[in-house]
Amino acid sequence: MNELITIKDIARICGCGVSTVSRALNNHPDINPDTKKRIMEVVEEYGFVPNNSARNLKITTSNTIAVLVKGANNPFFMKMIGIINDDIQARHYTMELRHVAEKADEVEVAYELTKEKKLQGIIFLGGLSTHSTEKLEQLGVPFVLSTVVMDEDAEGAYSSIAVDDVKESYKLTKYLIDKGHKKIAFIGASETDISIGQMRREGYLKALKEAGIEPDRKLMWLSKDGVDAYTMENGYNIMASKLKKGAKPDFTAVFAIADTIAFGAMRALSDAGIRIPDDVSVVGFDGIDMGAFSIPSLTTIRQPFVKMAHRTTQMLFSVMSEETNHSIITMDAELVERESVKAI
Amino acid sequence: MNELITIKDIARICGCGVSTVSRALNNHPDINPDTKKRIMEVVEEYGFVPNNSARNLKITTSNTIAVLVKGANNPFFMKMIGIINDDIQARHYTMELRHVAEKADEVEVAYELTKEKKLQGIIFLGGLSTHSTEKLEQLGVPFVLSTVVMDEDAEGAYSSIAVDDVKESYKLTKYLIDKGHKKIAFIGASETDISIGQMRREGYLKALKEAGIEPDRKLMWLSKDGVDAYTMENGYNIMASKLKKGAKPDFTAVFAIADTIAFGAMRALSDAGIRIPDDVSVVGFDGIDMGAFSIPSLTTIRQPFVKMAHRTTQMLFSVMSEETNHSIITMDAELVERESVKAI
DNA sequence: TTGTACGCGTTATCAT
DNA sequence: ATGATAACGCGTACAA
Repeated sequence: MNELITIKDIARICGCGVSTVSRALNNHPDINPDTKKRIMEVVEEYGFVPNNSARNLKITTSNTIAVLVKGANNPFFMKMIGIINDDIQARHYTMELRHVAEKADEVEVAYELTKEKKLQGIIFLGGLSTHSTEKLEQLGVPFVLSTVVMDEDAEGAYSSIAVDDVKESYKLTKYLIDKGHKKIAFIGASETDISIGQMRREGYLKALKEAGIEPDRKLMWLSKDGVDAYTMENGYNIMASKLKKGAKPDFTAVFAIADTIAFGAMRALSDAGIRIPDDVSVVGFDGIDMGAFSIPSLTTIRQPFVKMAHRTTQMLFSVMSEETNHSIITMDAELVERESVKAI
Repeated sequence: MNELITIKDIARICGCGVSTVSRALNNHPDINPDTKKRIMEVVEEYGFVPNNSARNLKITTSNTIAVLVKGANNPFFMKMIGIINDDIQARHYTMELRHVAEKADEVEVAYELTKEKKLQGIIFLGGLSTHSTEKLEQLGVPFVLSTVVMDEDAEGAYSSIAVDDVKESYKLTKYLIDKGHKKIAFIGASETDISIGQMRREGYLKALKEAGIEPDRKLMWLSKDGVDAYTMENGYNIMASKLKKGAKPDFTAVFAIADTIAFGAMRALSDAGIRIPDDVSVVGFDGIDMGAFSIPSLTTIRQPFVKMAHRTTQMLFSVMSEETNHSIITMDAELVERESVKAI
């Protein structure tokens, strides 16, 4: 029974005009408390809910901030979203969360949403590796890029906040080197992956070179095109394919560009009878919860998602009030030492 | 620059009427290919995007199916959503995905969405433990409940699809008993959790009783109110608090109502120097990916998310075409034997 | 304090 | 094949 009850019906039932009903619904000041109460009762009784489409069409402004997330499965983002939501509500705004498909163009989605609702601001979480400057400018709404990889030439054009993947990756590799490791295998994304996968490889290579270690192509394992690189399964398959039966591995440490990959690799090592960290050390990247509970627990780079979330909303509101110019904030990640690394 | 360009502007620029532009945009048959091409060029040039609110307001029907998910962080749901999306697109429909907050009322969200868009159907994924029949009836749109716990009295009123948590929980407990375990600890949700936590406890108790084992209150560990029960951290804390220093544990197996909880518990056992499965066996519930890669890998009940996803869309379309009555489908879950259990 | 009437941007109807 | 125009449901200026 799709009884399309509208504001007109409510007005008719209450014996008043539609504007009075509208006023009651939107907490307008100029309304008699009694009539308001009467109207709200009828609204309750009939379960009337205003049509959002019609409302968005008429409304001139709203306290809505959109959060566009690319990579919804990332548990890391889930936590950030929770914090951002709290921050937004604390400022008496409403968060409109939208997950954008991996292959979709988030700027396009943002543009459509901007026309549909009257947004005050937008937060892009992840994605945007190949964004065009002009399309972002066209939005006409303040926005902040959070946890996205920036094009070099785009620096200064927008406000963004992220960790420096190259630097953190360098830090982690250097840590392994300082522990005496020289033969450090690397499990990365595919050749064509132009986002974080590439930057983390850069940091790895930089640390090796700085230590005078010649990078060994045979120890740099990239994922196949088409497969999701950031999975345990992928980590397992890559590691398993590199282990020669019965022979000792020709590396003493493994750097996986994601914790998930590291878990898969650890399992493959374990299956081959290789002990961690006694025979081979393993490190990951991201700092997901599991790393603290796995056996052995995982040494990794932990992204400061709490701080990043706070700074993101903070920056957006700053941009919205035109208090600040566009700025790029780089946050430090933390090297978490646990059980999966041994000095040699 | 928020240039609000509308369909009127496009019409003016093209020197034609708005209806012609609308026809071009919506792939109407009655339009000259040349004019259509010309219009689309202008649309491209100006980056015009139709206002969705206005569109939803006017539109009489759409090929949209909404999927409302409660518990977005659940990786289990993420996979199901992907499959459901493919199924929906294969039938030339569009999926509208909405994550509903843990504390929000999903039926209310559904109702608002129904008024806003012209939905053809709705899929509820998770949640709805305390739903009221009348509110669901009021929707006026075909819907299917997937992976939700049903009230007993609501059976037959809607179409739903889920695993039988009591039965699967019973199966898993019986498996432990068959392996010779008699002192089986249970890590569950809080006392007030009326959803799956309670049903899985029922199955556990049923298996014990059937085997003539008196349930030991001291081995049934419920989570504190207020904390998220389904986390590794919670599993760790509960297990750690139950282990007496230096003493052998007074149980030989542990049944955690979720894989995540099991991982936390395993880590706590490991920290106490207790070997798995040699000293204590551990089982989980859900069948998340990590269970195959953890060390040791986790014996668990794997929910058939692929099948469940397919059946869910299948059932929705069946209901939409009024081919079928409301029915409740219970799917069998699979007991996955891995390394965390040992016969004694 | 309340009601009337107009317009938001689009699609559907009807005429051409 | 195309254009003019009436809705869709709501908020709001303006009149009362």
